[in-house]
Amino acid sequence: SCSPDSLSERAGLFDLFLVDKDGGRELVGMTEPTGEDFPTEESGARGSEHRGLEQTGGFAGAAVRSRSGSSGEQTAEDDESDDKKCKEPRSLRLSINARERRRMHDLNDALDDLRSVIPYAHSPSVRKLSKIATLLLAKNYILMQAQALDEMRRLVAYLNQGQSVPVALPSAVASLQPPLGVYDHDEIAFPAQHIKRTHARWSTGSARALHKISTSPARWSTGSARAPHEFVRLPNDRSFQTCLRDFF
DNA sequence: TAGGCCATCTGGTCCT
DNA sequence: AGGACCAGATGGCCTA
Repeated sequence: SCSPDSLSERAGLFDLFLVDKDGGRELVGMTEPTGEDFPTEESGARGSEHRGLEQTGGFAGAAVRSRSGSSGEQTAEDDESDDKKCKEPRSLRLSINARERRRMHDLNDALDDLRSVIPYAHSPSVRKLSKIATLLLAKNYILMQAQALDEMRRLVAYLNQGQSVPVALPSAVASLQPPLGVYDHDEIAFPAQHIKRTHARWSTGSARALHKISTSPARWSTGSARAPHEFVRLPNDRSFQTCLRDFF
């Protein structure tokens, strides 16, 4: 289930802030409440660890069946492998397993740390981000921050030159694109709050206009009952960008 | 029930 | 030699 193909296919589901291609099937932090399906320290990962330790104790773990299981036939390599296994002291194997478990737990702890600093709904009613979703969201968040920083630098430059501020807005709109070569989607998405805050600085009228565009059914393509409340999705094409410029 | 996600075990490879 | 890292295999849990 984790072949490179399926991974890249899954990765394609995520746009800026993890929006899928076909209509906002699922957005980060917008999953429906599921009760107790988010793992806790006791019932989740650590609980699984307990399972594993039990397996270790009885040496009935799944991996014992690996490798030669695909063909069902014992090959020369398998014989050699079995020979190695016999030569490997059991205590050594157990310590290697424990070390690997510890390593994976450290990795998961780091992922938890990452989840805690990226923007999505940290709520008990929202499912924990998967590993792949965490990494993709973090990447996109970094890219978005870089864009914002760039825009701010440009704005400061304009201010220093004594030019009018609204000049910066069209470029801000134009910069709202997925990183070139990474995404191939016809839509972009970003937090509505971000838009409203940003655009309100320049013109409340423009902000209203943008809000109108973003909430118009003709402009939306979510077509879903689960349309996001906190995210605005806009077509990401030239004509729309031109349309936006007309507003500002 | 299929599919997604995860933890674990394992053997191979690389690095110190 | 021993540890870190990696990827494949497998089974469990959960959700749609």
